[in-house]
Order: sequence, then C-alpha cells, then structure tokens
Amino acid sequence: MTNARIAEALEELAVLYQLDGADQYRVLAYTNSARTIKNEGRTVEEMARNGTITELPGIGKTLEEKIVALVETGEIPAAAKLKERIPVGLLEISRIPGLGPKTVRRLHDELDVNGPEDLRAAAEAQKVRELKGLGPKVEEKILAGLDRLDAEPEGPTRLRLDEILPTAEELAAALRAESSCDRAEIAGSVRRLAETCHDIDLIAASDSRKELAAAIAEHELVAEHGNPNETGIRLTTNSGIGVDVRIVEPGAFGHLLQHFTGSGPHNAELRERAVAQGLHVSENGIKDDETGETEFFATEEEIYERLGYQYIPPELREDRGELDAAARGELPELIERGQIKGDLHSHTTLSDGVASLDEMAAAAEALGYEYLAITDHSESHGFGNHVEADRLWQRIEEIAELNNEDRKIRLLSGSEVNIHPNGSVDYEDDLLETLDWVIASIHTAFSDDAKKNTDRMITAIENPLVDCIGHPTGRLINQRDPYPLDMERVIAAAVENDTLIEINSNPRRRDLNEIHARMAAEAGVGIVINTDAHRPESLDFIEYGIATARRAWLTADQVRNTGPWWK
DNA sequence: GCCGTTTTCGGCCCGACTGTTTTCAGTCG
Repeated sequence: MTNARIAEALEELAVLYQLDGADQYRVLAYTNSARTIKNEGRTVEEMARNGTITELPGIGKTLEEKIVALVETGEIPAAAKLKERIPVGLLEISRIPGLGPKTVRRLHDELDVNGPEDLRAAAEAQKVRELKGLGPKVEEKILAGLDRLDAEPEGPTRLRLDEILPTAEELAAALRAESSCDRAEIAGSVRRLAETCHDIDLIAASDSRKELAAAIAEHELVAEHGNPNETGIRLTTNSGIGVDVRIVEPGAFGHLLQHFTGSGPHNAELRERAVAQGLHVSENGIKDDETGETEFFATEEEIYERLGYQYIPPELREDRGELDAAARGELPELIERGQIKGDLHSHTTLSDGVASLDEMAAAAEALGYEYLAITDHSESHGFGNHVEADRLWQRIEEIAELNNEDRKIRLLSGSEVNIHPNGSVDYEDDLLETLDWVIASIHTAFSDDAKKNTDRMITAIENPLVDCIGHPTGRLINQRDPYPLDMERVIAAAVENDTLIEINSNPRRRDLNEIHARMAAEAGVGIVINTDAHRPESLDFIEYGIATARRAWLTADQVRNTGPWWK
C-alpha cells in the first residue's frame, strides 16, 4: 500500500471524526499524521509492519494500531464503523468551500441531508435559510459549490509551477513598476517553488496602499477584480488564475511576506515553538508576553533571527525538519543554478528533438556550460524516433569532429537507452562502452507490480555500462501517476553500484521528486540534474530541477554535474 | 490523539473574513 493511499485513508478518517463532532485536536492529530506520511520517503507500510512507525513525529500507539490494521486488512475498523453512521455523501459536501463540519452536521441533523442531491433540493426549496445562523447567502454559496462539485468531481486541480510562475513574475514586476510601490515579492507556494500551486500570492509595501491596489487591477493580464482597499485586492487573470495581492506599510513587510510564504505547517510549527519562549508570531509582528510589546521587523532574516533561527530559504519551509536544523545553525548550503556545469540529458532531431546537434551545442554554450551530453532515444524507442546502432556509431564520429573544432563546450556522445521488461538495455556492449555517457530509462510496459518494476530497474542499475537512471518514476504531474517502485531498494542498489540517479528538470516531470531526491542523496546516491531538453530553449528547464533539488535539501557537492566532466 | 528544559495531565498557532447577528461561531489559509 502506497504512502499516498495510507495518508488518504487517515485524511478521510479525520473528516469522519470531525463530522462526528470529535475534539478538534484529535482531528488535527489525524490530519497531521496524514501529512507526515505523505512527506515520508520510506515505505510506511513496511514501517507499520516492523514496528518502527511510531518513530515518525505525531504517530503514537493509537495511530500505529490503525495504520497496521489498514495495511493488513485494507481498512481502518474505526472508519468502517463511522461510515455506518455517517453517510458518505456528507464527506462529499464537506468539500464545498465555506461548508465546514459543523454546518454539514446541522444540515444532516436538522434537514435530513445525506448527500449532494439532498442538499441541492434543500437549497433550492430555500430550506437552508430557515436554520438559525444561515441565510440566503449561504444557500447561494451551496448551490455554486454543488455546481463546481459536479464539474470537478476530483476537486480543483492545482496548476504546475511552470503554468503559474511566469504570470506571478509578470504581476510582481508590474507592482514594482508602480511609483507608489516600495517593494513587492511573490509569496506562497510559488515562492517556495512547489511542484503545484493553487493560486498566486503577491505581497507589496506602499505608503498609498489603496492607490497601488487600484493600479494593479488595471493590468492587461487581469480579467476580473474585487474592490481595491487598504489591505490589497483579489484578482483573477485571463487564464483563470486567482491572485491575492496584500499590501502593507513598509515597516511590516517582513511579517507579511513570512506569513504568506508559509507553508501553513511551517508557520504553525514556528508559532508553536515561539509560544514556549513567550512569543506570539503573526503577520502583524511578534508579541512578547514579558513586555506586552509587539515588535516589528522589515525583513524575514530579522524575524527568524529574533526567534532563534538561521534564515530559512522559502524552498525549505515545509515543516520537514528545517526548524530543528535552523535552530542548530545546520541548514544545508543549498545548490544554486549557477553551480551547474553541464547538462547530461538532451535530444536532437536524430530522435524526437527539434534542433540539430549544432543548435543544441550553441544553446548550452550560451548558458556557460562546460559540457552537454547528447542522449537521443535508442533502438527500440519506436514512433519513428528510434536510433539504429549504425546511425549512433556515425553520430559518435560527428560529435568527435565537432569537439575538434574550436569550441568552448565539450559535447558528450550518449544515449537514453530503453530498459526492457527483463532489465536489459538497447545496443551491444561495444557500442555502449564507446559512448561517453549512458542514461537508462523506462518508457514502455509500465507494470502495475512494484516488484517487477523494481527488479527491472535494479538490473539496469547493476549494468556496469549504465551511468545513470533517467526520470526514475515516470510520473507526469497532474497527468500520470508514478509507476509503482520500491524506492528504498532502488536507492540501495544505486549506492552499491555507484550508478547515478537523475532529477529530470522538465516541469511536467520533476522526477525524482523532492522527497525521494533527499532520501537518495542522504543515502549517498550521486544525483545529476538534467533537463531532457528536446529544443534549445528547454535547457532553461534546469531552474525547475534546481527548485526540486533545493526542496530536497541538496548541496552542490551532492550533485555530480556541478563539477567538471569526470569520465 | 500526541507529547513533555514548566507538564504522564492539560495543554495543543494566529488572525482575518463571512454571514449572520447586534457580539459571534464557523471557516479558511
């Protein structure tokens, strides 16, 4: 059972308890445990079976028992019992924005609502407004929410970072260009460079706040906007992205930026720890119990320092141990884009790229790289984009000739070979030996069996002619789940065989993800960050790979292509 | 339900917004 599935079951149980009227802190314990498990790289099922799961923070004896039952029987008895009493339709309607557990519970008790259909009937018959504390506005919200539930049964999809980052940057630049703007920054999950984001948060400092809010509402990207006021404005872009612009006076900028950069769990943990020191942190400042005074700081650096921490880069603010490390002054010195010396995964027109060898080389040279590996697809790739052995021998010669020319960048002859279902790879050994660089990837026959996939990949890892594993889990964000894989075994095999593992920077992939990349690097796997570029401009995807690496706590010395070409 | 340089019991982050009310509960990020 995957960690994601276990987390889902615990989240569901949290909602069930909530609807049952359980104590909020009990509910919080379940929600937190679900998050912890989602953030865990090791196989939680395994940890549950061998009794080590209580090592995870926030998981005690009771949760251990429930998780063990879940992995052994496929369900949690307490959840099954609750579902006998609480109609599953109530879980569904509790996803409507504005409808929390208390309200759902009352709709059930007082109007006999058991699901979306009942709720729609009640709202249309104007029965909801008869309940004390609810009125016509709530009825309206419910009907709109039900429509959205019908349209998006899986809930709103979060946008990939690359679908949202350019808009955020453009709007932030537009704010800065206003004369009434003192400073402006992107906040939220976009600033943390998360894989996906729900909306855009922009923070600005200004002495004429309402004026600045009104000005940004006129931007050409804005389709709709609310009323500009002293605290900011809410926008919707032409492409339907929600944008929250918050504006404060310059002196409080640091607090607002810190607060809205989040993440929620990071801030909650930060505040909880501050209370132990008699300090209360919010977007309005830090209140000291002892003096009763509230302190203001203009920068995040000063805020973290006041609370006893090193400055924590936004990418690390996920409550994954960063506060402990920062308190000890032991945060890693995160890798930066400028440290990358070369790209080891790229395609040309020889397979499915759109640019020539020359064009790709020129683009990589323009980025200041020392080397670029040309890794077109291999013999069995198909779709008319395969490269036969003879043609690849010829390509090795072409690359040698280009390297003889007076050129700053060194081209490496390579291939992205297919890993067949039995773990073997394309091409004869003498050809693979002659290549400078061999990436092995799975492109076909994704089995639904983790053992088969893992054995297949490990056979490739053990092949001495394979240098690196490409996009290891095959996932496409928002599009295709990773194929089942036992990442702990893959990592152990990679360490043993000194086979490198790629962080594929394509923003649709970001594969390894940040959880696995951190686990791999900590285990001693050499990481390479590649773009898999199929066109010259895609070499810039490296920024997304760097984002994942930073979110994985990676330092430059854990990433092999921060150094000169080594083979 | 979890957890412990105040605690094995009694705490557990903070404030804004909304819609409904005349002071607040519920929800959200």
